[in-house]
Amino acid sequence: MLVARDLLGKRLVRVLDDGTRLAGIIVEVEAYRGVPDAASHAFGGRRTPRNEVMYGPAGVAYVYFTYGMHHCMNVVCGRVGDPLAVLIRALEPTEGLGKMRELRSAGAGGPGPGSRRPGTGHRADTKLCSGPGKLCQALAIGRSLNGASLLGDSPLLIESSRGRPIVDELILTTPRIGIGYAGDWTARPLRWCIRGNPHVSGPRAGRV
DNA sequence: ATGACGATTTACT
DNA sequence: GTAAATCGTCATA
Repeated sequence: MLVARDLLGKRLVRVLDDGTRLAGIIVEVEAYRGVPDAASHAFGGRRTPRNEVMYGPAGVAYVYFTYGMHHCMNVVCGRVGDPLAVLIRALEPTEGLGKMRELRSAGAGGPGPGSRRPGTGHRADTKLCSGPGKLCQALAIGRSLNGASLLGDSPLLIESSRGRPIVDELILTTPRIGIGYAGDWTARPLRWCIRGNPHVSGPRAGRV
């Protein structure tokens, strides 16, 4: 929770094998509160090969594949045995935009219908990383990074922001997206985004 | 072995 | 607004 809030404004950096740096400011996150949270992959203490890293030490990535075509990335943040995580839902891209566009328009492993059609490569920069699946595609984040450390010298890491701190007035809190099955937990305000930031996911992009 | 279902994105009506 | 794309994962048997 506190971790989720504090992640806003920090920088997510991806260093590709060839040394290319891709990065963006985190502008939207969601907290998944583990065992009691009906929306969490670890609800009720469920522990499987997929979510195993959630039970490990904090500071690593939990990357999973869903809907047969998208990856999502979380920051594991609980103590060992407590499967807490924060889903990164959107970035404001700052470095490597060209490469991101290339990755996002790549056909292989690409998005849904229409992607096979030629000539649909152009996308607005505000849509480059404006969703959990989109940012993983733009930063080439796949299951090979599941369990990878996000600290220090790593192909995927989080840096403290050198810019202005994100004050509370800039933060919008809402229910989480895409978890209508979670009963009482569906409506809980566990999503944080930077108010009005155009890179936030959804048609209204952080405006309310 | 099998079947149901996504912490989504996109295109189309 | 609705629907399609697409497959790994998990529960059930």
